[in-house]
Amino acid sequence: METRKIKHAHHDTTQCYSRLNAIGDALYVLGGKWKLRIIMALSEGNLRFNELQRLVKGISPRVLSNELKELELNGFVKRHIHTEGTVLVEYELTEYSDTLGDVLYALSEWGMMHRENIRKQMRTGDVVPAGEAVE
Amino acid sequence: METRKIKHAHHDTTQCYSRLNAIGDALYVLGGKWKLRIIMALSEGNLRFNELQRLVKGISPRVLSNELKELELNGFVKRHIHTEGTVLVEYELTEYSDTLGDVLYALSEWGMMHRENIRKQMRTGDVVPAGEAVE
DNA sequence: TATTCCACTAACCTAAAGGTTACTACTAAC
DNA sequence: GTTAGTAGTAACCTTTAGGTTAGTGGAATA
Repeated sequence: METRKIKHAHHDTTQCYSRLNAIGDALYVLGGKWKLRIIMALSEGNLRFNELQRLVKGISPRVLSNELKELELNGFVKRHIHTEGTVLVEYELTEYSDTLGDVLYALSEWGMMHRENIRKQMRTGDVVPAGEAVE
Repeated sequence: METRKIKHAHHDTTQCYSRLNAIGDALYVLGGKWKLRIIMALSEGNLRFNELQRLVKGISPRVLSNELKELELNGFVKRHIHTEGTVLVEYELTEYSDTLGDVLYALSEWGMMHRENIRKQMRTGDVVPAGEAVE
């Protein structure tokens, strides 16, 4: 069978791969339902376990505990234990988490643009692309 | 019980929420194991179904088919059917997918930085944070 | 005519993420 | 002494993402 070749902009393929792996890494440590929410919550100030659970709505203690451990392993969060009187545990963002600035900015800008786009399409009666509900 | 309040930088909370939702939207349409890989593959030129399957290593036809449908719904990909002789289906990125530029750039830059950081920690004998294997 | 390629789909399965409910051991306040 | 708050853990369940294997119907090739 004849092979129809279509346009083909050339790229440096190995560089493409390393970028792709890098994106994979980033999504691996930031992906999932809760990690960024927790980071956002902590960005307003240090919080204790139960404070976090109240602020990050819908998260269960089990999941919160797991996520905090992973965030700590990945160097985004520090755990401080205060032992005066009652033992209190305080979670704090590290400086390393500040390096996420550009990523969070780009994601949120794109997300807002996308959301606005969907809203426009709904107004003009076009098909609605899938995605989280836009209330 | 006495409540120990810790530092508390103030933010505009509603703006925080909308950013968070936006980030959620972005991760929703881009997250998962395959979507970005498919987009990257198509960024080098249009491809047919089986070409895509060969290029995006490890993906099964079932999953590829599902992902392409979602990508089409979200407006990243167009499906062209050529019916001269054999029916051939060609997948093409839309202009809308170009708007992902900043997101992909930020993610890949951060990911490369993170990977390099982990490599450094391994050399200096520190604890290795979790993440995908760095070969 | 048999084989191969095309673009998929169907049916089934596994593993991981996340949710639910209850519980622990401790302290402090009432 | 009872109640409530602290920071979680244990055991179990559901949902979803994704993987596996096989098959379909049509056209081109050998």
